Amino acid sequence: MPELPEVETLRRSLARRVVGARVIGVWTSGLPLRLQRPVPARALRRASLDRRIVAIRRVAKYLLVDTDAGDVIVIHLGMTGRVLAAAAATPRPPHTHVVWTLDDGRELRFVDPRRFGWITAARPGKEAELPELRVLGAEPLSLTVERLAALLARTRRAMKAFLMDQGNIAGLGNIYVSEALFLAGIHPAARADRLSAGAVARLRDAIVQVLRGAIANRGTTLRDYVDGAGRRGRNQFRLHVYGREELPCPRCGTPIRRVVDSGRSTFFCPACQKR
DNA sequence: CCGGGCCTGCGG
DNA sequence: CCGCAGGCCCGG
Repeated sequence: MPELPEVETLRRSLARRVVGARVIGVWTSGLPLRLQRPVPARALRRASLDRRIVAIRRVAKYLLVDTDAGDVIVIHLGMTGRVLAAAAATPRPPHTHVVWTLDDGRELRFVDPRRFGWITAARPGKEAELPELRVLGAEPLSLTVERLAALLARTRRAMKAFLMDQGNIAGLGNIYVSEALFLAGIHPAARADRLSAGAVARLRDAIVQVLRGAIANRGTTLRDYVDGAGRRGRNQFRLHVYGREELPCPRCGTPIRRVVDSGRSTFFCPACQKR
């Protein structure tokens, strides 16, 4: 579910709520998450028990929780993952898989019905060496036109696939790829290495604009996404093409089209977006 | 590159 | 009942 803007919104909401709190208990459900991998309960406990939370960071779609001993908890939300800071007295939602009890009467809860999420602990300063993080490409919010052009030049893939690949640019997902390609006027099937210089520049601007706008709107809540306080985003009311099959293109009125490749929907305007 | 799989839930 | 879902991995 969550792409970069949702994880960033979550990061900000959690930072205000749990930074400074001390972890006085760690509980895990015992159910495995992504790829049947068990939650590393011992490592999580060693990394966070009796430690203070000192910062919350984001890398692409990953949420990183820093502790005062330097250990880092690394969380990926998959499709339906949530991280909620809630009063310990409130009932834990169904599908709660990890709970950090805090010294201020609250709990930090990782909840994930589909269990496509992932969580681990890393030793101080070693989180960037995790295989999952090491393969990530450029941070899109600081992407330069030159860097984007270099990435595009080295592949012959379709633009949709290029932008979905976290090894190129890390943080876009199904929603924001459709949105960025629309804003840039680029067809999702266009070949990456055949964009004009003007199209590359438009794409960079479109990526930044789409992500910044979504963050300003506190993320897109289609169904599951909420921030650390359980609040929904409102960027779903600002989408141009995603989820808008058959509805008129906001620019030219042509009906938006939906195509499916590799099992994922892509939305675009057949008139505005050229190969 | 594609299809399938991992899971659960929801809406038509 | 079926199709679909914001992510990612794997095998062919």
